[in-house]
Amino acid sequence: MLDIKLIRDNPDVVRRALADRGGRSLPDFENVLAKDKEWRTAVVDLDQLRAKRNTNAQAVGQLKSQKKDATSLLKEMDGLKAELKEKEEIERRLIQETESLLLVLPNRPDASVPLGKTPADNKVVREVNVKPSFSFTAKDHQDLGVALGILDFDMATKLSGARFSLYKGAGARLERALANFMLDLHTKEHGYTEVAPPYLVTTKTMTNTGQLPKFADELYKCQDEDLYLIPTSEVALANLVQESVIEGSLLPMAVTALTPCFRREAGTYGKDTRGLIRNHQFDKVELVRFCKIEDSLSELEKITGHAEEVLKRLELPYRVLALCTGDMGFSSAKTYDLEVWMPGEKTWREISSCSTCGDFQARRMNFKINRNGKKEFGCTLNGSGLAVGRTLAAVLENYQQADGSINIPKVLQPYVGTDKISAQG
RNA sequence: GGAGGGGUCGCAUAGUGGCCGAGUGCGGCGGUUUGCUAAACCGCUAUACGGUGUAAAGCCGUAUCGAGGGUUCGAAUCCCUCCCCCUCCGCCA
Repeated sequence: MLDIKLIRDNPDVVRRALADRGGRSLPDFENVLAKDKEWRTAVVDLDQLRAKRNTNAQAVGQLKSQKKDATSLLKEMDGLKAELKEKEEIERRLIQETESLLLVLPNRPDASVPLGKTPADNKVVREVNVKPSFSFTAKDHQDLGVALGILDFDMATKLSGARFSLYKGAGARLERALANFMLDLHTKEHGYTEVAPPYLVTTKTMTNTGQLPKFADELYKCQDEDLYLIPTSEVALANLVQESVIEGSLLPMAVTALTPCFRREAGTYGKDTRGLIRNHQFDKVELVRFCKIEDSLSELEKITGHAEEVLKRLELPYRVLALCTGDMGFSSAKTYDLEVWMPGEKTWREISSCSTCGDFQARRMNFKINRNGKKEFGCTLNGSGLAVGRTLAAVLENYQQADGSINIPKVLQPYVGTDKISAQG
């Protein structure tokens, strides 16, 4: 959530920031400004009425205890009461309207974010590892996996419909191996604490991280209860500090979790329909960090580095993109995407997205830091470390052999228990 | 799912319509005392919002006793709805 005081005092700064992001939220922004002004007028009025009621009520009490007559005061209070009721309703409505508008305004981009409108305006920061070259025509991961008998999309479709996947045998084992490898790396070497959070969370929790109220379309919701399936464990992890004050000396804090992620992918029909790339359910190892606001950018470099380390050790070719102002997610102040090279598809695929949200989520969830008695909003960061399904797809495509078998990357061999996956009988 | 009990200022508790934004104890902070420490004693001890001011403070007002409504001149206290915790029963991995 944007700071209402900043909006009030420097509307041009915020207006500029929202315009940089594409300008779609500018009408809402102007409404916030207007509503807030209305609210402030209303609240001054209301507080005065309340003050009067309070002193009068006290006076009535005094008169009664002295057995004196209070009828004239009581009569005055009659009118006051009606007026109060009416104005309280107006104030309540105004604050609600302002709040709900404020909740749909996206974060402001950091000054270092490249200006731009579309993904074409994103900047490649670096490219790491060389793309493999094949003496044969590289297949994509779906063809490879199905032929090997380790992926079964037909069965997944029977069970659950389009955009679901099913891993079998060495495939399931490889999926689990990747997740374990990632978790071990982050917990043992990068200092993250592993968390096993709930996969179902409340409306409030979803609102805190920015999924709601604006992106309800993307979420699976339980029919009979106020619970949503998490689209990423970021939701559960970032909310670990909701409504809390953390000692500044304990920061930065880092948590990680392996969870399934559930996404409706509404409006993406016909896009990325093959394989593991865009599923309704996929596993992801998520990284979340909490820090002081001034460490926002340096922490972003750290978390991005932690995600990159997975790709480095798997020896997969990837590149790092600095997303432009127009392509960033709702809550983000600055985002790096990691894209892995997919030889079968001959394309770069997003495999991680690392963002600092500044104090945007902290304000929504009331996460504060105590610094020598002074309390201020904290900073939250999140990054995929990594999406497991897409990583598996990348391993299949990059490590494929002429005979359709898959060599297992060195670091994974202890986890998989073999150095090669061949067709299963 | 059924029955009952409970949620008050960091913690523990007091408080059944006005003297309660809220007492007491512990903890914490500051001070007196002291060679140092401890003890004792004294003082302080929430947050948010608005107005005013703006370097900061201050001052004024409002709100907050799990959340939201309501009753009342006046609500921590009475009523309604919801959330959470505990005990017992049922069910269950």
